[in-house]
Parts: sequence; C-alpha cells; structure tokens
Amino acid sequence: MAYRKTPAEIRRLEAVREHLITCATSVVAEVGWSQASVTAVADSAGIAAGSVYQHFPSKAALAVEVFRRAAGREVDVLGEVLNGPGSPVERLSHGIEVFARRALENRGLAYALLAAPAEPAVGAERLDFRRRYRALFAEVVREGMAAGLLPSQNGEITAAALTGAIGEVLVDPLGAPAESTTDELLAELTAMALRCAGAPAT
Amino acid sequence: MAYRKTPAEIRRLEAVREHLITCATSVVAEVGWSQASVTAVADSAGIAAGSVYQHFPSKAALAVEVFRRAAGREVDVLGEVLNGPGSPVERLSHGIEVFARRALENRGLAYALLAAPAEPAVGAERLDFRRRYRALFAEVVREGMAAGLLPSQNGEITAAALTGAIGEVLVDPLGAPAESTTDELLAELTAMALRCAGAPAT
DNA sequence: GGAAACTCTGAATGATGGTTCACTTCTTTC
DNA sequence: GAAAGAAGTGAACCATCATTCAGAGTTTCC
Repeated sequence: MAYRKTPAEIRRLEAVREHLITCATSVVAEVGWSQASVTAVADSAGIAAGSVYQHFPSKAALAVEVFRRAAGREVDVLGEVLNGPGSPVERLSHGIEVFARRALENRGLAYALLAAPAEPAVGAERLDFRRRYRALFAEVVREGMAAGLLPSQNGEITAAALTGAIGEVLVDPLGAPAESTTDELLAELTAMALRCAGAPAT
Repeated sequence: MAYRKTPAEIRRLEAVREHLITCATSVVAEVGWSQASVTAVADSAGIAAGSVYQHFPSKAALAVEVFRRAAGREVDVLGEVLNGPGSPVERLSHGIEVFARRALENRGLAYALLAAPAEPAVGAERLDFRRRYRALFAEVVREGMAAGLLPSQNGEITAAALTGAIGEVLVDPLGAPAESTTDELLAELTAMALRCAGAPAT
C-alpha cells in the first residue's frame, strides 16, 4: 500500500468538482447549452478539457448535473412556498410570484432551464422537472377544490396549463432586455394564474 | 441558345420540390428534427442526398420551409376560427378546441412544431410562430374586454399564457399513446382557457 | 529519497452528418 | 442525331466536438 487519498485530497477533488459544476452553470446561463462546449466549460473552470472526465463520465452527465442542481433549487423553493402556510389560493399566488421573480433575476439560467435548446439528456431532465412542477401545482389545486375555494376541475390539466403558461410568459421577457415593468408583469402573471385555476376575483 | 427549361420541366422541378417538402414533413413528424438527416429525408423522397441541394441551399433552409408550411396551416386555421363569427368567448373556446383536436390527430407533427428539439433556425421560427399565436389570442381577448365579456387584463400576457398552457397540456398527451379520453381533455382544456381569460363560468 | 499510485494536460483520435463535386444521365434545341 | 446545358448521383470531403491517452507533474507512504 503506497498511495491512499488523504481526506484533504478527497476534499480538494470534491471542491474541484463543485467548482466545475458552478462554472459550467455560469457558462450555460451565459451562452446556452449548445455553445457550452467541454473546452469552454473547462477553460472557465481553469482546467484542461480532459480533466472534466475525471469528474464526469461524459459531457451529458455534467450537463444533467448542472440542470438538476439548478432546477432542483427552483423546485425546492416553489415546493416550500406551495406547501407552506396560508390558503391554497394564497400559496399558489405567492409561489408563482416567487418563481417568476427568481427567474427574472437570473434570466440566462432561467431561459436555459425552461426553454433553451439542449441535448437529449437535458431535454429528458427538463420533462422530468416539468412533471415535478405539475405535481406541485396539482396538489395545491386539489387542496383549493377540497377547501371549496376553486371550482371543480381536472387538477392535472390545470397544473400543466399553469406550468406552460408561466414558462411562456416568462420566456419572452427573458429573451428581451431588462424589463422596466417587472412588478406589473408579476401582478398580471399571478392574476392570470388565479383566473386559470378559477379563483374568484378579489 | 441551346437549352431553356420547358414549362413542363419547370413544373416537374416544382413538383419534386413539393414532394421533398412533403416527405421531409413526414420524416420529421415520425422521427423528429434531430433524427431527420439529409440522407433520411432524401431517401424518403426517393432522391439522392446531393439532390436536396438543388432545391434548398442548406438543410436548415429545408427545415425552415417544412416548419413554415406546417405551422402556417395551423396559424391559418386558428385565425380563421378566432376571427370568425360568434362572440369573442365562443370564438376563443372554439378556436382552442379546433387547434387541440388537430394537434391530437397528428401528434407527431404537432410535437415537432410545438416542442421537439430542433436546430437553431427552426427554434427561431418556432418563436416567431408563437408570437403569431399570441397576437391572435391577444386580439380576441381585447375584443372580449371591449365587449364587457372579459375582465380587465393585459391581453398580451393572457395570450402568452394561453399559448404556453395549450402547448404544455397537449405535449404530454402527445408523447403518450392514443388518449382514450380525448373529449374530456378537450373539455377541460377549453374550460381552463376560458377561466384563464376570465370568462364567467357557464 | 524513492517507488507506487494518482491527477492533470492537451494534442491526437474518432464519430457524426452536412456539404461538395467529378461524373453520369436526362432535356432541349437545331 | 449531336452538341450544349442542366439535373441527378453518391462517395469523398470537411468541420465540429466529445472523448481518449501517453506522458508530465503530484501526492502518499515507507
């Protein structure tokens, strides 16, 4: 026995891996998936292209990890709000506002997560996360119906519609330069979502 | 002067071009953009790969033409209904039903137009057509507001939301095998859309 | 210090798939 | 029928990147 990774070495490698993921996320947020070559990502992290393969078996695996980390944060935040305190309708409204505000504050990343062209592996991951958003919304809609706050409806379909509607509304502003009327956009978006779920006008 | 295309020859060439577009559309509907290689498309049309370049300067140009033709038909049909007879709310409901029914009847193509991963040129075209859908919906929403049938709202945002919502609701069933409950889906979808625009419950 | 085991490097490799082109085949005109 | 010009062919070409790998540099442990 002549070599055994010391704890410090293990930590260093882990840190490099994390740094790589962080840098890759930045690159993707800036130039999109299609322009985020292994070389570009490695350069951004200050390592050689070949070294990427010490941490990930393939570019796709790295891309999936980048997507999962970033999208996972959003699902977590949204779930936190949607399952938090307040009436179902309040939670829905607040959840959408928080989601949209976060997206508008990090447009590049949001666009990458929501809509930017990506390799198949990332596309599959995106579908999976859309399903999670749907599930979160569907649960709130069901609770709203149970509480008599929302009219009878197919919660799954409304949830899918909310997911698509929010994405579409955000994507166009995401492509455009900084929107001066963020607040109006958020107000209209949440109002639309409440109508979509059938919440009575305030 | 020793050669000059005869009218019949011009027609023949035009027919070949049309046939190529038709076959390319079928291939895309069946296997998606990413699998629709020049060779596959040419094979399907019964010509050599090189011959494609007698009709289009690049694969991207052919892909864009395929997209425009197919998406243009849908925009036309939707516009026809949305600008047809009836109250704004009726037109909106009917338009969405027609759009969704057509999509469900040609799932492969609908998926290709709405969501399938595609090269940048097609992606740009997709954005453009989404804007057209939005414009059509926005006009109906405005008319509904003017007629006092819909509450005050930002028509552009509602239109974007409708576009995204319909796409999202359809895409999942589009991926799944034939839905036995098409009618229920259509009913829920139109009901959701009317709520989204703020039409009073029937 | 030195052998063993590992990490890092970046140029070479390889796969993919759009595009080109020398050549063949077909059309037109005289 | 023959020359001129165009369309059709498909194998070769080429550009793009992800991936590999032989060698250089580091770390570990005796």
